[in-house]
Amino acid sequence: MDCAEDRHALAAKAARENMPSQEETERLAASFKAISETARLKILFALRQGEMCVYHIVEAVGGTQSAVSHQLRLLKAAGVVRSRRDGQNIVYALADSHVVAVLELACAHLHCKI
Amino acid sequence: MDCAEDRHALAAKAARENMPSQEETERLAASFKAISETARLKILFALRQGEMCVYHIVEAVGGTQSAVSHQLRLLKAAGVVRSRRDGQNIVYALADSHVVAVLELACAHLHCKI
DNA sequence: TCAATATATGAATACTTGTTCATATATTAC
DNA sequence: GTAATATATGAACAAGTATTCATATATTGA
Repeated sequence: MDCAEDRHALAAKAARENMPSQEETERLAASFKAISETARLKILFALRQGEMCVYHIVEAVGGTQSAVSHQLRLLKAAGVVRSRRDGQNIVYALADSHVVAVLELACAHLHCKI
Repeated sequence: MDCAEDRHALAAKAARENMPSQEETERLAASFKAISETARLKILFALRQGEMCVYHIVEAVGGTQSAVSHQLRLLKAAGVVRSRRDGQNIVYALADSHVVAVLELACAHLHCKI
């Protein structure tokens, strides 16, 4: 296995030198993993309409309360959504504007309208 | 399970009405899944330095030729990278500027520098 | 304090995905 | 053509993840 292109060799060297730390790479991977399942993406699309409690999220995306609750836990652990208690309910919202921006960029990439 | 907030009910209704199609949601999920593993993220960071053949990608990110090749296949299937043959080598590059933009947004979200 | 209700969680199972090993394909040089 | 080389791929196994079911926790209203 070999390749004579000096440009590639230089790029590979630069890549090794500028590679993000293992820890940063893992956090990044975890964030993308959190939003890489259709069930969780649907929750994010739902929350784009505004904050909602679990009951209404279930109404919006379908599925069981337990499944949605597990999905919300993963999204929250990844820092993609945040939550606050309001009486008996827990209200969820997108964590920040980066989340929507990433979704919209990805949609642009796929030429799909959302 | 219930909730009296009219705002949530309206948001849920809007969410159901504006939910992207199943097919679009699945393509989006597949794209994020492709970039949600540290090994594949490293390949993307490497290719940010410029296009490279498989040999140099292996040099840049480590791992076996077979593993990297499988990872490249997934990235390509997801439309994240593109490839062209150059003699005996196959040269890979990031598919378009959206890819880097998504990476940079996600890094901003995590407050990490790349 | 007690009952009712909204949400969360642990454990088990089923499913998905990654890696490895062996081998196949495609290109070049002879 | 044949040998050598770069890359790709199929199958098998290992590792990780999602969903379900049963149950726990936390809040409210009586």
